Amino acid sequence: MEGNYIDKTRVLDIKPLRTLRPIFPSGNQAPPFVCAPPFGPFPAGFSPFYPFGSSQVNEQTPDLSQAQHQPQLPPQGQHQPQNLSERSLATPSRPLRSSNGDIEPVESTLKRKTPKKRQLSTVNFESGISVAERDNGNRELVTSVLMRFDALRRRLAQLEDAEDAVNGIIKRPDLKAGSTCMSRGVRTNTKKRPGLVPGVEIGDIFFFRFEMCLVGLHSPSMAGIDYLVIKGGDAEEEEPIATSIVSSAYTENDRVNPDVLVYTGQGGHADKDKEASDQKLERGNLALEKSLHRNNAVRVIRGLNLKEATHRVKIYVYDGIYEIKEAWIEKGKSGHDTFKYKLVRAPNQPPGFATWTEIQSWKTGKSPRRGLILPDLTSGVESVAVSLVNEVDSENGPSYFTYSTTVKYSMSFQLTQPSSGCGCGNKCKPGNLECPCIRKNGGEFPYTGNDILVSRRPMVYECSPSCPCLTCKSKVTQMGVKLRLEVFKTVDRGWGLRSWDPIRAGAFICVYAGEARDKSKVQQTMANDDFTFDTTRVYTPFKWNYEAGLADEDASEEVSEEPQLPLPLIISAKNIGNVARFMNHSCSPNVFWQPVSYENNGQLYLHVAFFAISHIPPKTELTYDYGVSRPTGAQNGNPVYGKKRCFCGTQYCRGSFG
DNA sequence: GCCAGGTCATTTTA
DNA sequence: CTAAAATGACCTGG
Repeated sequence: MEGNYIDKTRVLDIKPLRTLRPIFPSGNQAPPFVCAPPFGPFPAGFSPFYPFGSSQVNEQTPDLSQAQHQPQLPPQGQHQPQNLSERSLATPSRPLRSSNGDIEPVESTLKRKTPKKRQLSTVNFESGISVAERDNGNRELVTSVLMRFDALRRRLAQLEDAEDAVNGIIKRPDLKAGSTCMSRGVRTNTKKRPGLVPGVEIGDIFFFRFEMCLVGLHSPSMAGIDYLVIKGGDAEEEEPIATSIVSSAYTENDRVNPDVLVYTGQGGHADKDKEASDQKLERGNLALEKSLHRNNAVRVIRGLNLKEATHRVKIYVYDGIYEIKEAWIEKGKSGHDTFKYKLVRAPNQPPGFATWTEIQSWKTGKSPRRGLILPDLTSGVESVAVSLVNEVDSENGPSYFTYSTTVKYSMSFQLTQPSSGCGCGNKCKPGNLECPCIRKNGGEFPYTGNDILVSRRPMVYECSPSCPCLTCKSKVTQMGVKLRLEVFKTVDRGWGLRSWDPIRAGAFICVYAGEARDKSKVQQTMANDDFTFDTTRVYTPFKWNYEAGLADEDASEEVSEEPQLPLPLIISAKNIGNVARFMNHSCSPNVFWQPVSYENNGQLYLHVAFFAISHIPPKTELTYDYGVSRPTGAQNGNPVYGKKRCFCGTQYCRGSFG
């Protein structure tokens, strides 16, 4: 199973890159499970305060004695230093903070506009990740770090959208969220290593370079080659070896043979004020050269440019371990020397990049989808086809049902309320607090520009079909399924749902379509219907929103993100339904449901919409938590929930559901 | 309207 | 401390 490349890396004597110095005096006991250099966590009584973003703090030794008194929150019209001279007062004994505890901007404050309409500041915070966990991660931790990063990034993007485009405060939410996570210790696998990275799985996808930094897959925020310096076996000399590369070029050859990669070395690029030049055998190039001679394999991340329905997306796919086979120099486009490295994927690894080339060939019709029963089980009702596939046994389809994209309400489910569509023009502006639709969402636009849900909330209010804003970005769940989905036969759980397209965290998947039923009638007739969604069941709460270091004026108390509906909603998809009826249960799901409502003709329409919890690679089964009905009995004094045995097979499986 | 290519503002690490 | 980097968002011109 394990290739011998793993053994090779084990022999290496890897020098730790950094030593963790104790943050607290030895007498001062930190809680056992938490420690976050440079500042957090703080013993009781501390209330560390500094705005996110300033990486300068990293270099400073925290001055604990100074932090003994509670720093005050800066007042609204806080002091903004207008020149650089103030900062020059900063010394190690006086960290880069102004008297109100705010860290002063490092970049030229003269140039930078600081229109802080919203108070962005930090609050007491612990990453909850121990030093040991930060050194070596695991799956749970990696998932958690990525989710926290993206939740923060989405929130920052939302704030950015709400500002005037000219006055934007955060041009790169990915960088801001990334550096915040870095400085807060929301990261793992900080120790560089060749070979596999604990908790990161081959086939995992990423949407930003920073995501790979935070989980220790690839440290540099921009550079394509990551490497570390090791001591030679017997000699004193040190030399670099490569640990991972990000390959962003996609060539025709990749499609033909996805296991072979010809990688171009770094450097020599023409720049604004630099001419193209020969690449030199230094840094990453040298590391790859040394790795070749040592027979050291490297991790490979494939960067892909995808054309989605509306816009381009760049995605990174972790494709596992590659061996470096040869290196040579050739003349590049500008006629300068370029290093080339030929890498071949190590055998016996789960598919990563190959899945993408395979799907690409299905989409373009270059090769047929194996096990295909129906090219589109919706018969054109959805704007994107949904394949029906069975690669497992001979069953040729699920039992008959009528495909519908929406919920059919009986009259009793229409709430009569005063209609209040918005008066916005072509589309609602995210920062427009006059818009009643935005106001219903607490003044926040629920989605980012590319239709990603920013945060879970008890209810999401979308603009209604009767709002005049035709191109409004808040009608995400009304626009139907955008992903290329397939219904497939699972090994032990009947039919399931998965996607050919990558799905990013917060992306809309589908609504739960079917017939809305009256709660009182349902209880008698349908005891255990496989195709019923019931909002009154008990759902395990979970935290998806994450705003560490981000405090709004009024965000002092935490708002629940759990669903809350004005009335129970029960939808049966037994006879009428959409793709959602095929989504299976998991105790560790990758999809969650979110109540969504909008008004039309004076009536309130309630919907159950599904969104991705985390990034989901193609061909990964989509699952959500079915929740449990109220306890059905007790066994050995323990309540028994549900009757169905759960086959989700995840670490935290509760054993049953339903 | 699409894209290729340029520009700009940022970050981490060696 | 400074330089380097196959970034990512945005803008322009064909």
